[in-house]
Amino acid sequence: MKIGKLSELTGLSIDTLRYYERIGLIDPPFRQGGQRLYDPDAVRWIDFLKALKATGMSLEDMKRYALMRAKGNATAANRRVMLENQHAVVLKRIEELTACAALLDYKIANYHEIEASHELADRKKRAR
Amino acid sequence: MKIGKLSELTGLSIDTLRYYERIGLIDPPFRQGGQRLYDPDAVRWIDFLKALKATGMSLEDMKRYALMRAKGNATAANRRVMLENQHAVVLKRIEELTACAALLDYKIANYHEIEASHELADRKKRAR
DNA sequence: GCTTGACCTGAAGCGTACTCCAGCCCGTAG
DNA sequence: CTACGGGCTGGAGTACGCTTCAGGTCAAGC
Repeated sequence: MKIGKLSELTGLSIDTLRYYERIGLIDPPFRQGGQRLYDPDAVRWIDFLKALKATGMSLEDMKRYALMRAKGNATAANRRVMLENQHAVVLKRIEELTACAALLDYKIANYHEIEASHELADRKKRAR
Repeated sequence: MKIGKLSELTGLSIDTLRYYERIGLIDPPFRQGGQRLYDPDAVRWIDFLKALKATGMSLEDMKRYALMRAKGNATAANRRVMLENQHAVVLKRIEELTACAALLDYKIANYHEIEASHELADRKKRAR
């Protein structure tokens, strides 16, 4: 498939796909008359990259992963360790966000109280 | 307290504190001979800013919140709505991260399998 | 054959959130 | 009274992750 199709399938812009190729995240595909022709498997890989990115991994780290992947099975253990580290990062982030959600809940409840008491004051004012 | 102390208490760098003041996130404090002198309450506010930031809120949005806060009680309902929206954002992000964690788990298990089968192959090879 | 829309390259530009710097001032300890 | 540690300003620089642009090529339909 050509780059437009891949862009559509992955949700990444054409420019982003070319950028990812340039920095070594995506393997340079075959070319036909200068135009990139992608293997359907590219979609799977890019979806995985999207997942890594969603975990908060930097492009730099993703690049290191991609490089190891290209080197084959000898790097499997190192790649696994990277994923394990990232897993830990994700769990920590979830904890942090859970704490933030609780704080927001608390603040929101506070605002409800404030608004209620102001409404009460307004009603009394109007009653006078 | 002076800016160095505030930096220490909040974990934000001195430059970041001045930057936040410049963009309107922190109220300009009193000055003594040109030097900033902060109220201890500043720490509370900055901790809250840090929490908002941890939720993924942009400085731009935090600035809008800070501006409303400065305008007093009339803006309470709007501020509450902002926090409610951010709460929803956080929940969505937690869901996304949870899905990513599951994917990582799956991938890691895969790597364990791959490594095990390779180890097996190596052992057989050595046995020959 | 020609038009049109998709694709190409290399380089520059952009938004966000800082971070650093030069050159200055202030105040307190020795 | 002077040295020095901390603070000040305005402006430039940085890192990351794209995004845009100029100026050209390619290919599929009419």
